[in-house]
Amino acid sequence: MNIDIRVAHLFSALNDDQVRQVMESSHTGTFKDGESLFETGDEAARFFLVIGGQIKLFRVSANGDQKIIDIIQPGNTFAEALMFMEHPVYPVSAEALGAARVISFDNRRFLQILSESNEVCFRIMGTMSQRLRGLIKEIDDLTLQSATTRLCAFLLRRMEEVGMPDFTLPAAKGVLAARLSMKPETFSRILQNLSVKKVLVIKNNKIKIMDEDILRSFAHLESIYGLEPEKSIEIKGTSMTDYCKFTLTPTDSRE
Amino acid sequence: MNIDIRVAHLFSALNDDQVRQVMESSHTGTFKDGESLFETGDEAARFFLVIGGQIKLFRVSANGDQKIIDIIQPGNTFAEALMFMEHPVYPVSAEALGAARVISFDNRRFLQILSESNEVCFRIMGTMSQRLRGLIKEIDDLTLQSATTRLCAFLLRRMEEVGMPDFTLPAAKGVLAARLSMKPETFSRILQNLSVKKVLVIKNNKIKIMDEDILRSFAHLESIYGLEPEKSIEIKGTSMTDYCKFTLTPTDSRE
DNA sequence: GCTAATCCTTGACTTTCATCAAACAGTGTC
DNA sequence: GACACTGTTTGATGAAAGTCAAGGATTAGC
Repeated sequence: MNIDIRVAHLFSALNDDQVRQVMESSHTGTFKDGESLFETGDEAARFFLVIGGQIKLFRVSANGDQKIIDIIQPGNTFAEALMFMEHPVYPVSAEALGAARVISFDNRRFLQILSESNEVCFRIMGTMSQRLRGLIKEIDDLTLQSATTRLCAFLLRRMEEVGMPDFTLPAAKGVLAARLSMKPETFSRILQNLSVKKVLVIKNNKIKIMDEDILRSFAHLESIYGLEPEKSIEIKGTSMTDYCKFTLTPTDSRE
Repeated sequence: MNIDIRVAHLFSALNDDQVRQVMESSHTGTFKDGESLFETGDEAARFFLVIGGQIKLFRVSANGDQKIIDIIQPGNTFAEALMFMEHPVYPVSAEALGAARVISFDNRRFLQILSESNEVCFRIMGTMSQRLRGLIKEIDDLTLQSATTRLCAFLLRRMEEVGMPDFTLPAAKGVLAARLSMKPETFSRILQNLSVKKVLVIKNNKIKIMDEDILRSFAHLESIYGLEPEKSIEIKGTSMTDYCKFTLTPTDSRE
């Protein structure tokens, strides 16, 4: 199997010779579901490119809970930012989500190439910049939002990615719950509630969005992206130990 | 006032000539308390170096709450990661915390210098890498931890920074509360509680840590840094509507 | 096809934290 | 020193989400 690593943004500026150099230090590996690539605190001498399956990046708390920081899809690199630290140590753990295939690269070798090619440096900085932005958004989601909000935003994002209101959840519900920083029970209850409200239909892990508008108002996507902060949705809180028990007045709230 | 911008890590690799070039596009500004440098969504054509006071980076939620992402201290740059994006837009808002003095720089000019100097590129990548790590840790703090845990971890970090158990809070309590993603009331109550437990003594915004060990066990710092995850602290939960109402058994929990 | 194992759902209950409201400093101004 | 102003504390209450426990549903293994 000959994969051109230039599919990854990070490598896209490399010439044939450089690709060959990088590949010399590379190592391709296959991982079974749940198998670990590295753990938080391990020395980070290599970085990775996912070429098949998914890799889950996560941290574990004192009480054993795990928070999924990111799920890396094929074609994407991860842990490449570490090579610029003096004592590179992985800040997260990584394991395969289902069977996965990754290529790993030696930091030092790549740094050498970097020192010759300015363009590649710029690519890296671009990638890192995006990742920074992603993390900031993540912090946003985590703090400024409720569990319902987070889940709705997630569903919308997913729908937009797929391009249709009908899609399969990209991972097991428990995994998604951890990704969205909530317990599986909470995840389940919120989905249930959205279902009761006829906002969507669930069947196993297939979702069909029925009322995108309401979903969108639950998600407050505008505010997440810092756009139209003046458009706030009126929510009549009538909660009663039950999640998501509010009636959204679907009038356009700007008069 | 002649400040050598090379105090900032980002500029440290520049030679005299490059410094002069960068300074040509620079602009020094003074900001009053609460004055805004830019807002979320603004076009990001410049980045900044704080030379006096503090700059608060934050995001605002739909309901008007603000979450402080970072507080930038003198000698540090911020928003420099954005210059590598095609449509740079600030992902956060920035305003002065107290009177502050900053120098701003033109992205394009700096990119030009970058394209000539590989060393500077490496510095930038190092800075960004650290920032990424910081944000991951932040996400950690936010999700895997309770408000009490966060505050205790914060106090410990502060104590280690200062090097003594006696210190002044680095900002108003309300600001710190936002930094730690909690309401001022919650912040106050937790401090109160720690005080009742004789873990610390508060006087205005001066703090004196009395029992570092207990504080440390509240903070679970080991797990935050991914070290010694096996050392879990036994906490007998006896909560009753009251925060932090648990009796910590101060026996070394590894037998 | 049956069993085991895993994952998901549901219900009752608890905990944590936010909210609202009011009292209480501390600080600066006139 | 009286005044307002802002920031902090305190109390009462409510809502959101976690916990525990048990029951269903799916999938995998044989």
